[in-house]
Amino acid sequence: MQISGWLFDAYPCARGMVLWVLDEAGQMHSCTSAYHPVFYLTGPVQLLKQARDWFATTKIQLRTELIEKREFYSDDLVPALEIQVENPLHYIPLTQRVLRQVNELEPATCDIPLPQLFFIHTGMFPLCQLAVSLDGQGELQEFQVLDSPEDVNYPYPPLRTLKLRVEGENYNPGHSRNSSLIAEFDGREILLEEESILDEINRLLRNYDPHLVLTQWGDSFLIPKLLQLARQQQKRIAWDRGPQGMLKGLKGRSYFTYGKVVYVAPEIDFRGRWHIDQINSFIVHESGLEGLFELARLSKIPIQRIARVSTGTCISAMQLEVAIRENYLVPYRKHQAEEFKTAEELLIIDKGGLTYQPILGLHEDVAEMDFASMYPTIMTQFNLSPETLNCLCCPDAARVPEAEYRICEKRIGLIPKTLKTILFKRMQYKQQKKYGPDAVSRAVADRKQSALKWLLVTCFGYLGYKNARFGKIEAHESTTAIGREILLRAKEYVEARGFQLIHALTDSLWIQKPGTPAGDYEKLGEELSVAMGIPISFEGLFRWINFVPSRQNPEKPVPNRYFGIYENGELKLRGIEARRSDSPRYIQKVQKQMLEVLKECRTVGDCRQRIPFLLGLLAAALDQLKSGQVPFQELVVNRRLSQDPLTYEKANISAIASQQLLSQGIQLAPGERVQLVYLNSQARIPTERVRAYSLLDGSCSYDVSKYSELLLKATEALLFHFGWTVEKLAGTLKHGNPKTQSREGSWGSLSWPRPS
DNA sequence: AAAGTACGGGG
DNA sequence: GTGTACGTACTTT
Repeated sequence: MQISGWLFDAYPCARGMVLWVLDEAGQMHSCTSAYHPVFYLTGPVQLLKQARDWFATTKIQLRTELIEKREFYSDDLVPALEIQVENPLHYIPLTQRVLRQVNELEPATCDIPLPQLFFIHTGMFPLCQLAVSLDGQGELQEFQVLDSPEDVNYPYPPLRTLKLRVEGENYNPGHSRNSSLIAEFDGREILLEEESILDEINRLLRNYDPHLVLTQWGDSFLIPKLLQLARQQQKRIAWDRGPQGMLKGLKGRSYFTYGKVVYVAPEIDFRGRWHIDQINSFIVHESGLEGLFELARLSKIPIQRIARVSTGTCISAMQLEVAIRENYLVPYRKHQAEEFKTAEELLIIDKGGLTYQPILGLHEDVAEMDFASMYPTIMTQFNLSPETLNCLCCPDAARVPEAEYRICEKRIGLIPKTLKTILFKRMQYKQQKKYGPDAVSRAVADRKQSALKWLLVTCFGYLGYKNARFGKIEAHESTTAIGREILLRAKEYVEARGFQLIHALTDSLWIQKPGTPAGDYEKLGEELSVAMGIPISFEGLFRWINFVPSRQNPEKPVPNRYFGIYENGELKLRGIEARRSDSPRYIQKVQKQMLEVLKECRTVGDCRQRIPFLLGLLAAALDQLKSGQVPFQELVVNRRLSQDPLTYEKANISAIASQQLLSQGIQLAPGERVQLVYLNSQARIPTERVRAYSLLDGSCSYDVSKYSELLLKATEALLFHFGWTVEKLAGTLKHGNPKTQSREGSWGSLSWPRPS
């Protein structure tokens, strides 16, 4: 039998791998492919021979062979024992046992998930186009992969999608009393009745037969709840095609990444059908399904798995593949300790990106110039990789500035090789995003390029992690050292051409020269790219940009608190309330309302003229707060827990709200979010200060003065430059009649405009 | 005043 | 089965 279509899923079974193929007509086919995965041991030949004898005595069916493979760091050919396991289901137990037992031998290529190993071995990848021929038992005889992970214009399969979500606000439904389930499919939306919910879902699965069940809160709440209901009613839900799959565990994972704790709920996979929980997937959240598919194709991680992993795992998977393809042994875990450095050297090296202090206040006609993918480009162009830094083969190689490390001149590093593919694909997607034929294809290209952007960001961070498989702190330090050097040179270059530096941050410059047209900045970008050797682009010209001072010390600028308006009318906000995810929606709304007014101003003078109107907006918003008319949803503070609710030392709002939920039997893990409303922020008894959003009842009323204060602060952020502080705003509004400093001009008896 | 906790950045 | 920076804002004690 011949089948052609998209490779939908793959997972191990006793005879090899189960493959699911989705054809053009939307029909799903499964087959098995023989597969016998291998791993390696390295070390002295004598010991390898002993190990070979030991393997001969185990009951597990396998085949061993003494061969030679390349050692990753030295690039030398070394003796290795290849162990091929007959039954893939024996692979993990055996490698685990070997890992526990060996001490003088070094295991290699032994901890890579089997679907990935299979994909690398066969050249298949998730969603590749595949033609297979099967025998009568559904066993794969021949196959052909018809496209490549490097393609940028690949077709998607025709997917029937069933969306499931809980009605109402999109906060964790596990925090509140149950509400109704909504199913969306085929352009229809239906409310599932509670009494017949299991039958209705089974009917949907049978009749509509979705390929993808796309949920919100499916992993953490929705699917477990339905499975629990099914157990109670002794029914089965037909999520899986064929035999039922296994749950991956009951507890989620909390881990620390990029300065914060994240929580990933346990993965619930289906067989012959995908389950993707949008809420539980960083990649889907950031880059949509197209971003997810893009990363699955590149990293060769199956769809349901990749939906729950970090982009670090993706980039790591891609590096693994490059290493395996080039016949390297993949190190089990990092061998090397960080090379010795003196305290003085550490001080020089251990700095991140270069940060300047912006010139405080409002500036007109400021251009922003950004280096595109600065760190990945540096890593690629300077050949920065764990095995190229201070290699043994090039003692006289050129040195990295400041750090004085050497970079290999003989071998192109694993990291640059991996990055090259990504940078090239991303560049093409950015072109498609700009020049695509229609809005839909431009949006898809944007999601694909955004997924790749995250790979690039993580690739740099990953180099600096001490236990990364392919990490080396010296490569990380070299990247930032070169980055600082380049930014510094760029600064000097523009200053020499008469531009004033307003601000600079890692890979961006804000510069000013009155009367310079946008076209000149475009040209400057091109010149700079040539001079610096890495691409820098003109991001846009600000009509005006306002760098907000530090709250602790109003004399002091901070690098990441500013707002401005580009020539094209687009706003750019950083660090202010409207941009922060923990600001209540009401505060965000009012600040955005004010920004919408400022957006229409072409000059600083125009901004000043609009101040009375902004004060009117503020007064109206304060009145509305005072009247008690603002709905609770608008006042919710959304926070991410950094730890277990019971381990908090201080009674801060996150601790209080999460403990309130705990007392109702709702357990939150580190990294999960909690929603709360201020009730009486000054209360002596902590639990009276705030209330978890899902526990609010009719007796509650919000803390007017707390929210008023937040509004005043949000207004101050916008108007500080014009002399309006929280105190002055409060004083002025209390008297109902704005008193202004003489230097601001007077509009004493102007009536307040009240927005409708 | 010191210490605890949380957020942004990347596009 | 990830990839634990770093500076600022704000709160609690």
